[in-house]
Amino acid sequence: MKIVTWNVNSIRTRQQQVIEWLQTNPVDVLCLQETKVIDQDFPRSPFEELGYHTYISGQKSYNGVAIFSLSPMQDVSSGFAPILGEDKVGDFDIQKRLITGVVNDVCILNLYVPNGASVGSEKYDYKLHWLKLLQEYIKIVIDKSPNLCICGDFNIVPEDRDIHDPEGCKNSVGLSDAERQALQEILKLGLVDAFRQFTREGGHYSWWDYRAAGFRRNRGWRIDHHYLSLPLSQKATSCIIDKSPRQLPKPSDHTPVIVEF
DNA sequence: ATGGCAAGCTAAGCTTGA
Repeated sequence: MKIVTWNVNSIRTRQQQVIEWLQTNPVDVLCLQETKVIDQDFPRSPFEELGYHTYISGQKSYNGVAIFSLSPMQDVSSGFAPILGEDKVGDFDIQKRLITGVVNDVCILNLYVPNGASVGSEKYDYKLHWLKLLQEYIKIVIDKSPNLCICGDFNIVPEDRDIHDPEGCKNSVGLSDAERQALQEILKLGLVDAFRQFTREGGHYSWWDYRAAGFRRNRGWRIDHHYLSLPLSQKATSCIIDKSPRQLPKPSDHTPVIVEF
């Protein structure tokens, strides 16, 4: 089974690239982030014609997540509230950043973690609060779902080897101690970075800035991840980053990451 | 040190992204 995470930076702009990628990579599940479209305008039919069931949670202009699955999914829901309750979640489900469902006995959680703007900003505080809610959410679902795959755009560089210039970027959002600590608190619940099961060295990234020829100079960040529960991590056979879509004209700034088990 | 590119919204320039 192959599960892919890909921040497409607008599904309507990237529709043809995603179709062509799926035609050459007929994966079981594709998790998308930054779809940037309300549900009624989401281009579902081209993907349904490829055989995928589509599950979407979008909003106008910003954010938005979707899961495409060859087999129908069960227990699909979006946002924190179905697990944590409205009172605890408050306004944190207004931004569409979480969708989940179960297929082949695997629970898939597709995330678009807030960017955080800059360290110390209001959006940064929002990101840390969002990560706290995520931790509480996962604490509940991991007990019910032995086979859990949490994937998406985390907007966090886990370690210095996951970025081209850790010193030069050390004050950037995505690298702060609080963000990395929040991620580690989540992983302590019993999750493994699938990519690092197979690849130890640095120099592997999933996002490159559009500006300053980031991709050509390989000035990248590894911020798109699959985190697997222990039973699932033991079944994993590979986790690779496919850089080829990033080389196309008018690409997303992120590229797909594929885990197989 | 700063901004650089791209997308959406909406009709020129702002907001967001990481």
